[in-house]
Amino acid sequence: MPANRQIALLDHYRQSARDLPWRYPPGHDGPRDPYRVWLSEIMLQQTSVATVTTRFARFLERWPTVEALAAAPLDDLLAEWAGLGYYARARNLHACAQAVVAMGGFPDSEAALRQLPGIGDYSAAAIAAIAFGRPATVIDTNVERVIARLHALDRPVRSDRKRIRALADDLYSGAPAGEMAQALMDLGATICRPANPACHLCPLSTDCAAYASGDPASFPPRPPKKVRPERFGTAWWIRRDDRLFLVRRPARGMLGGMAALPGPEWQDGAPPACKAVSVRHVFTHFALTLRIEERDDPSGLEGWWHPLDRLDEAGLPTLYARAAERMLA
DNA sequence: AAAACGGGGTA
DNA sequence: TACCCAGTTTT
Repeated sequence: MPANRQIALLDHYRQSARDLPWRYPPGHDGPRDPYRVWLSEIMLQQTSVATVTTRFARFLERWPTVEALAAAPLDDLLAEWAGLGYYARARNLHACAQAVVAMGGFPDSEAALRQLPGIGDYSAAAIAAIAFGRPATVIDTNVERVIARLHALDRPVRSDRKRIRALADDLYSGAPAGEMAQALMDLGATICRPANPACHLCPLSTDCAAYASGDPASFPPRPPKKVRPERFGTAWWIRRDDRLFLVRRPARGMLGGMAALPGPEWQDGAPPACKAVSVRHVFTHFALTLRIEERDDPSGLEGWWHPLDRLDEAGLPTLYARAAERMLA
């Protein structure tokens, strides 16, 4: 009997929906642009609403349509994406735009969307539901957490996906999927937060097993944390007059396809003690200490000279932007 | 099933 | 610090 939960959730959403640049407000009845929905969903993959909010409008202004994006050089797209991380998203975004244009427009089914590059289970369901009004069970980490708490699931999410899926199917059943999805994501972001959930504001608290337990924040249980390995490397600062020598990283792997300072591959292990200028950068699965070494000869390297006063336009990912910042300080 | 894949925000 | 975020792809 999900009807009561659905009504409580949708009522609350209609009163308190966040006003987000890519969002159609609850009750919106006009046409929807699947390009905007798709772009926002890709940007929001593992990236917070606050971060995306500052980038979404600029991106959309530069490429207002999927046709415009498909026609853009990949390097321009990567430079625009710089600082957002997970750069495979930008490469997939470009490939997806070209596929969509070749198909004559976005497909409107979850299954067809799922076949496109960069669109996995979550995004296919979200786009089908939000852009096309299709029924779909949209499950992101917010939905997983809300469901784990509603039912006081005491296994880590990773090992309880089947049960969460079944409970989510039931929760969405018969309701407008796009509104349900956004209602659940707002709830997860503002009330049913990972830490310090605001249960006194929650429209579902009287129906929540984790709330009844007295310790809602303990659901779902977190898997044990793992140690973060160390790596180190060197970047070459090759400056000639007012220009800096930059290279493009290999298309695959870390920072794939991005502009960068040249240098050898990074090595495993703790950095050797050294007084040279270095920057430390923590990635998801390792921490890097990058030593910066001045050179005056780029021979043997494939790259280009970039004006130092326009380095902000070079599209450097944060690691190299910080290294340059340090050298210019 | 697990690892790779970034970066910014927050307590 | 450590954790978290509208996940996807590869191994």
